[in-house]
Amino acid sequence: MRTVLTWAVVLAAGALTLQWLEYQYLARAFSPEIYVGLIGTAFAVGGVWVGWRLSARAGPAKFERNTAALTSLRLTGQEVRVLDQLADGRSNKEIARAMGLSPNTIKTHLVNVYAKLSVSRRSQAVNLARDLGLVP
Amino acid sequence: MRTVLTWAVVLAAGALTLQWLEYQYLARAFSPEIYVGLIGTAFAVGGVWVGWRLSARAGPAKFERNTAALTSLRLTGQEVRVLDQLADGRSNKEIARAMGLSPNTIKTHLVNVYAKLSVSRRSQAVNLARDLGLVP
DNA sequence: GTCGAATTCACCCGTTCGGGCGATACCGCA
DNA sequence: TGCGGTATCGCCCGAACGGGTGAATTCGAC
Repeated sequence: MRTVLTWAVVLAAGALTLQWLEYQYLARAFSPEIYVGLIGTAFAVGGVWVGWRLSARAGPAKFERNTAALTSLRLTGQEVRVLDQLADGRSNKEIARAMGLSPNTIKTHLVNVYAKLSVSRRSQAVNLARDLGLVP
Repeated sequence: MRTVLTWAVVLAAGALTLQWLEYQYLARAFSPEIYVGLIGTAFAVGGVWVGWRLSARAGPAKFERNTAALTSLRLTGQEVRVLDQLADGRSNKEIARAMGLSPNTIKTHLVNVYAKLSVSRRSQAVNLARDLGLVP
């Protein structure tokens, strides 16, 4: 929040100088109302842009898979794919259909995932996977 | 992103009308440069604020329970408590012990939660509850 | 006092999940 | 060529879960 205010102040200071310098040239070209409107518009847009960039940077942004944890846990490709579906709350049968495999195979992958994550329930696997950044 | 631009346009439109209306009164009180500077500053700050609020949420962003969704879904106290335990990945039996109730009772609460959330699996309930801000 | 909502618990039944075991097949690397 | 890792699938069994029904209690509101 302090960053926002700082930026706003900086922007405002810039605005003052900028306008003092440019006012002479533009004031005659447009009527004062139009000119002031343009300035307001420009700085409103600029402000929105700055605020948007600021919080976009500060926010959680987009998901980046934690490949380090992935490899250190020795999770294989299929196991990660199954884990993704798991995190979406799908049943073994649904995962099997989605991946074109037998439910038995999904079960096998899941058992391996549980072992590698040291958990015993799918919900725990999902929670841990989220905490480790393995899934969105 | 489109939302940001929309807001910027709305803000700019507001700026035009506002300034046209107020210019008469303020223009004589201040020198034009100062006046324009004030306008620029005001709208830059306003813009930053809007942009900030738009993408919301900065910093650590601590959890705040969405009580609005909670009440609109008509989730009762016990149902919410069960939902919390559910989100932690606990089994019905564990939830029952933690709350000093029978597993049958937990099941009943869960069935009601599922119905109110329109889901059929606990994992889906947890995902939806998280998206709605019902649980951390 | 009656009504409704919330809470508690029970039983039955079918599905899903988890654990364990074994089997086949492919691929890369020693 | 054998060995380890990955992937695929099967079967069995017990635990956990989901769906349905029913019922008792409490408690606030009408």
